[in-house]
Amino acid sequence: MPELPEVEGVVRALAPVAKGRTIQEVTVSDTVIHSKQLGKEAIIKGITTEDFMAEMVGMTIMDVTRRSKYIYFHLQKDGNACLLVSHLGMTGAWFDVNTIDEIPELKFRKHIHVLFKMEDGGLLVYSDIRRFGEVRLLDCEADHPPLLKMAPEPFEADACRHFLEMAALAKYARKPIKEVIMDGHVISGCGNIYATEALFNMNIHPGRTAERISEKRKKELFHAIVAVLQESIDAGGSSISDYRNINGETGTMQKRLRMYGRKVCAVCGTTTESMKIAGRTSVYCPTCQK
DNA sequence: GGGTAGTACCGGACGC
DNA sequence: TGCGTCCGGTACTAC
Repeated sequence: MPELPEVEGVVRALAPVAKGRTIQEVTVSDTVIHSKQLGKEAIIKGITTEDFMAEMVGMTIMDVTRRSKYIYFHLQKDGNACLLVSHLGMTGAWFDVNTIDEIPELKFRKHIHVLFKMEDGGLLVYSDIRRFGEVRLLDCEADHPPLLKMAPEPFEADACRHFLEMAALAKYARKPIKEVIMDGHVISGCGNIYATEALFNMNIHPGRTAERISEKRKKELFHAIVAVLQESIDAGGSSISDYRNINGETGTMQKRLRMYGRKVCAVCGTTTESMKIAGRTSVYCPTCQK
């Protein structure tokens, strides 16, 4: 399940190998073509499959960057710049390979949905098992308003102030803190795994409402989130189920997680409990987290 | 018009 | 073995 650290890992690996390369040919899976024919927005969003394929041919990748959990491919064709925005959803992955056989696992080879053949003969492949991910071709960021509404990057100086201001709004104040910190308008890139870890590290119960946490504790919580995101980036991300980097390698952060997916609290040995918050399973220690 | 609830997008894991 | 149910990040629609 890729969150910010995993996406950062993909971008760091992808940028140096993708920059300067030009797309010669585009293939889209029959599954996506069929879904699009049925009127579904499967993976390729906001454009027909035919138009997508036609537009992408001849595009040169100028850079690859990250914004929250989105990958931005900065493209150029005939002197015009545009943006290919990709979200990995639950099970999406990009691979930079010479042949499909180089993709290390069958489950990823089986679910290739977008394949760019580059002018140098290499392949840039988007695979997505559950098809929750997306690929969106835009003229610029402003063409997809949700991108403009995202909170600042958590590592930016402004992010903590933004978090505190948002969390104080009436619409967030009475919500469980876990729901608040997983909202991309409040903090960018903090999903279930890292929200769970940060709350555990701070001894805060995930169901506690935002208004019942002091400003000082909220500030500390913000820094705990940033710390766990940074730790995970340094560890190559958490490979829970289907995250792989562009070479098919897994990260090691999952070995360092102290609460997510745990049956027993790593600190006090109490059996962990779980509750649903905003539709997601939230694991916590009933002894340590109040 | 803002907030909220429901729904769409899915294959695989898991329990019975 | 086969069936039913659950899981989840984001965007969009309906109310």
